[in-house]
Amino acid sequence: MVTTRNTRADVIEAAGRLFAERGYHGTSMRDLGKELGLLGSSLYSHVDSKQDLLAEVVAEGAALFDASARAALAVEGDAATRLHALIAGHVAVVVDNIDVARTFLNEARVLDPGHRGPIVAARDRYEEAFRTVLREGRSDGSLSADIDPKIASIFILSILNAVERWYRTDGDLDRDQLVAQLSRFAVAALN
Amino acid sequence: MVTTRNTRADVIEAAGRLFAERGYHGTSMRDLGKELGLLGSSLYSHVDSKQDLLAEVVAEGAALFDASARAALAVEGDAATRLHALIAGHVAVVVDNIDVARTFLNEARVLDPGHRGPIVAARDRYEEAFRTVLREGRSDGSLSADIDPKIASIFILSILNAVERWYRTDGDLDRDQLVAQLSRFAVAALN
DNA sequence: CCTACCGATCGGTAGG
DNA sequence: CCTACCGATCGGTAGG
Repeated sequence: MVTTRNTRADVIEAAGRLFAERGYHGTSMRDLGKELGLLGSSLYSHVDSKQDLLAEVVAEGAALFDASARAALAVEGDAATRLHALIAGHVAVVVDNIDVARTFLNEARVLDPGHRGPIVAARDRYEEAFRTVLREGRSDGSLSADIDPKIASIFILSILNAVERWYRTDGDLDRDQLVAQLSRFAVAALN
Repeated sequence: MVTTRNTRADVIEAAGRLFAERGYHGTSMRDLGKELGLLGSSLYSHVDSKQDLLAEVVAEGAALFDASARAALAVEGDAATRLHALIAGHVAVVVDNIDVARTFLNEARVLDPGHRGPIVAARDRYEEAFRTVLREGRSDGSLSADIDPKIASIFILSILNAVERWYRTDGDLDRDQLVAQLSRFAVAALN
């Protein structure tokens, strides 16, 4: 059995895992060290502070959701097609990066003011992508509800953001079925 | 200015406020004491432990949501009417008891195993109320979607549970308008 | 990455 | 509700 030294990336990954499971304040640097097989104090050769670690994980989450939204907005077709892409992209981010996604969604509020700004901006951009698609849907007729796009996007994002709270990859609902159900529900609500 | 001694109820209320704002692990007994104008150690004449305090707040939240669901299920009329009552009741609990609701929704996971059981049960009962109404809606035709009631109730609850995260009583959307939008969205999704 | 620490803060208690 | 504590744990540092 080969035991290698941990990299900075290992540390950040383990931090995401613990922050997602126990929360930032519920995780100590000694807990994190134990997770990696070293002492809490040894972590400081990889990172400057505990906040630094949170900032890294949350920034990673922001980047993933942002990339997903950019890709979805670039999809050709009607607005309903792009809404489907936004939904599928969100589920992909959550399922493939569960710890990062959970930390981004639940622990960003614990960021100190210096780190919070860009994250709030990213979140706003993400929500704006949904609003854009809903507005387009009203124009092209593919999502013709008379509901306010701002409110509707909050509702749809509420459903998507909650996926991490209940969805289990080992349950009976597979990932494509989840996306289909989400998409059907959203499109039905907007017609 | 008359300064009166704090009651146990005062302590629990302040705890709900801080747990909602900063989380359980982000709140120290000294923080809570400061909020009430006394020392952290003085709180122990009102409660046995910090966990005890969390358990009280969360139990209060569970009772409020439970009462709301019981009342909504007893409403006469078709299932769509009862779904509207469930939604209005949920919004009422959240708006009128914001700190208790937030603590119930976000901090229950921090409860120690001994206190967690009844809360998980209450949450299941609450979700079951939604499933019941959605099933009834399929029978009486007032909510005739072909979507699985289990999934649909998770989606609707996701939207409702997120209200606490974005809704502000001092914004342009008043409480009745919020309920109307929620109800319209949910009913549209289920038709 | 460890040894050996630091001062600060934590939840909680004894006794009034 | 305060005084006066307790042992444990916290984030973090110096030096190797």
